[in-house]
Amino acid sequence: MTKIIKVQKGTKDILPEDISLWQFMESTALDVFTRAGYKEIRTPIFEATELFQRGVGDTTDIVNKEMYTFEKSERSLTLRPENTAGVVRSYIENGMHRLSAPVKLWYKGPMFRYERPQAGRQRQFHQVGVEMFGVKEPAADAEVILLAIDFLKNLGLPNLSVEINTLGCSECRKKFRALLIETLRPYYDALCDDCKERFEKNPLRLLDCKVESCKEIFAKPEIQQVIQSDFTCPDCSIHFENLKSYLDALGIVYKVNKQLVRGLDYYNRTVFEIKSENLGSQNAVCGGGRYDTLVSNLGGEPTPAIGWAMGMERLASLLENKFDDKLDIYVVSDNKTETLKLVQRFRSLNYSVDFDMAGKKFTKQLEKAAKTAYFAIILGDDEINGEYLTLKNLETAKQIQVPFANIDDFEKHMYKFIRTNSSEWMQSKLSMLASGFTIS
RNA sequence: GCGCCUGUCGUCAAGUGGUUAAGACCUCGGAUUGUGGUUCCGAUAUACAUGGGUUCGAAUCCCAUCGGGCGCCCCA
Repeated sequence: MTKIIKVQKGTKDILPEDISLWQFMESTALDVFTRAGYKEIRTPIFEATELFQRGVGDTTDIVNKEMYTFEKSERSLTLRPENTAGVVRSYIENGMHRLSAPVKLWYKGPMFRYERPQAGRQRQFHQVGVEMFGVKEPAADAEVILLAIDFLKNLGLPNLSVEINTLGCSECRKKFRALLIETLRPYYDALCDDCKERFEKNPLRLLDCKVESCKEIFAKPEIQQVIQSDFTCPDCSIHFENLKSYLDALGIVYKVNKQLVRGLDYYNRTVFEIKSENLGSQNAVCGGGRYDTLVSNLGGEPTPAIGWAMGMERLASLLENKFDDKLDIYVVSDNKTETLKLVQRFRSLNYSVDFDMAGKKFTKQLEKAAKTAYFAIILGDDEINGEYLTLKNLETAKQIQVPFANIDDFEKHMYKFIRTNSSEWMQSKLSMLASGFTIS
């Protein structure tokens, strides 16, 4: 037996039966982001490995153990694990700092991370995201968060919980880090192995630990005091306070989560996450934040920036596939020549039309029509001889005869009529139209 | 990388040591040579993941391998 090749672990086909949902997400993204003045950018799926090492940060798990890296012609290349680094690279390379600020970009596409797949996590997954360059003021933070919520609303997900936090600037963080290390040092031996490592490399990430024993330590009053303390400098505080007041004014409900630390090294000041309770343990739909130093770290002019990304598979699992893919019309006929001519004509008028090519019997054709279309056009010998076609509403079983001579007129009326999904509306339109024709 | 669960037709799914391994859906055909989605009949499929072992006998018990799922870590 010939071996069947299967999809690779952590990858999935997006099948025709689900594609409407994906097209809906994509068209909604285009619509919402365009309205907010964002332009789409498409960057390559692989980049120089160094881009991610410097961009995402080489202390991160993403770079340390999750990248698909390969060598080709003595270059080290990596399948993008996220797209901010790529967009920033393109921003710098194409001199976009000379464009009038802000530069607002959005993207969608596949990302790759080598991880154990589980609910809400694949090795190839899709993100849609936005990046805004050139505005350091908190109004940008508010706009970007508003945009995320606006997008989710347009998808039909209005009530997800928003969490925000501020990481402060590098100065603030230095202070905080020192204080945290100092306070935590007595408990060092009790920390889990991961935390011991974080303790040295990236103490901020300690707060993310989910090991119970570590959580208990972090719950201690003196440590909570440090975590909850306001370590931000006046500028960062004002920035965060302004953001909160904007969000309040927008009526956006959020929670300040002091323990929210994004796992990518480039974030500063504002970070945020949008979560759902219906996703299993991978509950973040959206994550993002401000990254004011990334552009200069990658060799560009110092440019403040902020953005977020959403996982499209996670969005899809929250969305119900309520889209039906029915055709407008299925032509039932034994006369292929006339059928083809009719199909051509109706398709050119923007109807979706299909027909039988295999020479199946009338009843089978009609059965197929009933399964796949709203309307059947019946074109038999009687019709052809009498120079009319029979239009059958497959929901109501009503049919009307339309003389060929009237087809132009019919098409004009039928366009809206057929495009709607409301069967009541269809019926009323049908009877209206039928007044000019014979009902059989 | 570590834990737990799980592999029977395209899909869902009975079967827990002896069965011709059910059934349903899907697909196709017929009843119905011009009226469907209801009904009835029929057809199609190399279905027990693979390799060992235990046993007179294994889809069923054991081991390994490989898939799938979930959780930890991390993230979208």
